[in-house]
Amino acid sequence: MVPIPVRCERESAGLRRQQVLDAAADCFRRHGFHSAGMAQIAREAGMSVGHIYHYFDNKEAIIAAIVDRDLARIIEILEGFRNAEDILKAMIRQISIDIDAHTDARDSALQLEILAESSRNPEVAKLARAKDEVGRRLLCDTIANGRLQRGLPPLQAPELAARVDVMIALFEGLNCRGVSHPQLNRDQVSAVLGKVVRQLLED
Amino acid sequence: MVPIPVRCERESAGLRRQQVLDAAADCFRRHGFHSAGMAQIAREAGMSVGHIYHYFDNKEAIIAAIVDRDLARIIEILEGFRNAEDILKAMIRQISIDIDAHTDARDSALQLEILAESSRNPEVAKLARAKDEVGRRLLCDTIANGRLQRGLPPLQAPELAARVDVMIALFEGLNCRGVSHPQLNRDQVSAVLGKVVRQLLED
Amino acid sequence: MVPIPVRCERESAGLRRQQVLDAAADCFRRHGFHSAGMAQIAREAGMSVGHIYHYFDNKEAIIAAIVDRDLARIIEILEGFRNAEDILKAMIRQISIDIDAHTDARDSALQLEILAESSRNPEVAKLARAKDEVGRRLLCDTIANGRLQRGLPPLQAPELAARVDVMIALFEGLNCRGVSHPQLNRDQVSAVLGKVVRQLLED
Amino acid sequence: MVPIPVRCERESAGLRRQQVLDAAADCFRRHGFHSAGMAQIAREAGMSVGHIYHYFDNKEAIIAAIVDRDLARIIEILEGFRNAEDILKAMIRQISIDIDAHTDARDSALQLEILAESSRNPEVAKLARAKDEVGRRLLCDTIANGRLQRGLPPLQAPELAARVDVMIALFEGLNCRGVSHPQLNRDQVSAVLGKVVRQLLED
DNA sequence: GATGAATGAGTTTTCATTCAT
DNA sequence: TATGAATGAAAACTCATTCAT
Repeated sequence: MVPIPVRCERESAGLRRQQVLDAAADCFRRHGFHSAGMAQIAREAGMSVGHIYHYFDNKEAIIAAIVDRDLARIIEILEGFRNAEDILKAMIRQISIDIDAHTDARDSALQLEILAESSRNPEVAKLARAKDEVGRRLLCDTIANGRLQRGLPPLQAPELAARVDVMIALFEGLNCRGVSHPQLNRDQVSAVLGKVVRQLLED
Repeated sequence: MVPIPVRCERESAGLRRQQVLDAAADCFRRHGFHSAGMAQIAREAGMSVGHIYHYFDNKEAIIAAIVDRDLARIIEILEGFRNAEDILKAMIRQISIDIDAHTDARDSALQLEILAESSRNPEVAKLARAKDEVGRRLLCDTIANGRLQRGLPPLQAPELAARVDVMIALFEGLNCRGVSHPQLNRDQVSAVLGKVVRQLLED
Repeated sequence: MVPIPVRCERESAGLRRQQVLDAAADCFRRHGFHSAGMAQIAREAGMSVGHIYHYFDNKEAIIAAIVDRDLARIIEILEGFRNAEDILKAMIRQISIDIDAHTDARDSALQLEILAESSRNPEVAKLARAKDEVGRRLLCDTIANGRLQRGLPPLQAPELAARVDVMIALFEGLNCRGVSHPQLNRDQVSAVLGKVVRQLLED
Repeated sequence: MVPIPVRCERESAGLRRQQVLDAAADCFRRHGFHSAGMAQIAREAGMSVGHIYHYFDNKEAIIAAIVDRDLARIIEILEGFRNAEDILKAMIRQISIDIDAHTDARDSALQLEILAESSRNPEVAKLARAKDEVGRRLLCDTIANGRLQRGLPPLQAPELAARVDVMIALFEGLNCRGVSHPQLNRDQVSAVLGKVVRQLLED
């Protein structure tokens, strides 16, 4: 009835949800989606097992929310390029940051977990694909704008889309590398990757 | 008098093992490592649950054997290049085949499953990393030979290793693409990928 | 100045209680006592879960209140016969109404639910048996009066009690029939039942 | 491979199933379908929880099997009348046995439990109704034969069916009586019931 | 009077693994 | 070599009830 408490309740609910997501992401990272028990997630989220079900319909819904949250972060990064002086340059500069994130074994594990789950859970797959599509579209736009800004010849839609798929594959592939070859030489790989990405963006 | 039956038994044992591996690979593909039950694997392998334990110590050992078998296939492909007239050309030609294999949702699923599992199961991780190392080393050698054959300047070991990591990332990334973006334009992507790989091999 | 709001509150309290009973009866009917959740009852009663506990000590108390309410309705019907010109005739006439009520699958379900619950929940059993006793006593009295009115010879108490038990069994049995044989021919059964009841009342 | 062991295994499997059914029936009787836990059933059946699932797909399947087994017993009783010298007389004689079975609180509880469950579980309902139909049909035939034997005029099908429904209602109603009025006077009720049934069979 | 967040024991069901035959 | 009955711990999820506000 009073606006402030109501807002507080909403905020508190949002916070509790975030607590669950944080705890779950961490558990999934360390134990995988199937081996992470609700009991453990609850413990780390500082709440009872049953109460998690006030915020999420089921375990699947938790991973779905994590996918959504990831998408939000990606959108944020890509939108950040919009006002850059030289978009392509800004993107290339971002690579060295991304390479660390994508070869960190812990983050990689979560991404692989989601991917593996979505390869057989249709509900998760739907969300993961939707996220992927938004990401691809935004990346296409960003690159097109970057080339326009530089005066580079515009690329045809399918050509641009293919380049974007290859770029994303490159970074998703790094996730896999982080698991199978955790000792890879980050600097050296970063340099090679930089050249490849520059070719994909500027050619 | 005995050698023949013995050989038969050995052969039959090997065959039975393969039956299990085939059945397991298929089950893992479709349901994931954790959701694929031993009962189902046994049924599809045409043998009893308990008997699988004559061939494999436990479920983990099955996935380990699948990893080993994959490695054997990779070695076979890479060794096949050894006698090619133009090694680099042969490798580039192989890409169009690989791209289909790596974007097929079913094969991808199994690879992701193994990767996800190895990101939390140390036993599987050890094997997956060993396989990865053999693959990388062989790929390095093959590329070095190919460049020698073409008279291209030799690459320094770390530079070559980084290029190999990026190449593998590219193909592992395609596995991920196959799950998140199954409708990707294979021809267009193949063309872009071809250019990138050529750059990595020949520059 | 205060009496009116107070009365309003009391009335409102009674109304709220009825809302809960109505909602609960419906939920029990559709899902059974154990599968009907307090959350669902609260939703259908238009109030919060916690608030139900202002009116009822626990879930058991709700079913108890439903039993009480049923008894009230039975008493009302039986008392209605008191001033009839021909009590036995009035009772027989009532049968055709009762037969519909007792073979309606929805009503039957609730009665069976209560019976099943009282066969293992001593608290509910106590109430159900008390209700049963009041009903039986009243039915005995009504029949005795009816026979007196008609000049039929009075029945001995145990004989009358047995007839009443058989009559009630007949109607409770119809509840069961409604579940196991929902397509039963109501008209035909009504006719047969009429004859049996007449025999029980008038012989 | 050898017939005898196979038969033994089958027999043993059947025995184990029966153990589960016996234990479950008893648990359901005492605690109701929903309150009887699989753990308790397993304990009383002398086997592990998980092993019950080798014999029954789920808890529902257990109650279904109990319904089937009840039907078998009913068929046995009714078929027993076939060769009686005076079928109707034999049936009436059976009443005094039935009355005890149908007013025993423990047996009643199980029947009510099944009825309650089938009023909301379609799978159980289907079975219960199928059982009911077989029972009714057999009862109709038995009565028709009995009347033929006695030289009584044959009844029209709908009239006979209605009488059968009323008879069954009478006994199912006794189940309910056993719960709501466990102290009922069995002898007196038996006498009244006898008259009513005689009327239904012989008129 | 009224809310709904919070609890945690309880439920059914699954599954890798063992072992007597 | 081959079977499949048997185990029991662990999983996800539910729900009556409480209590601070």
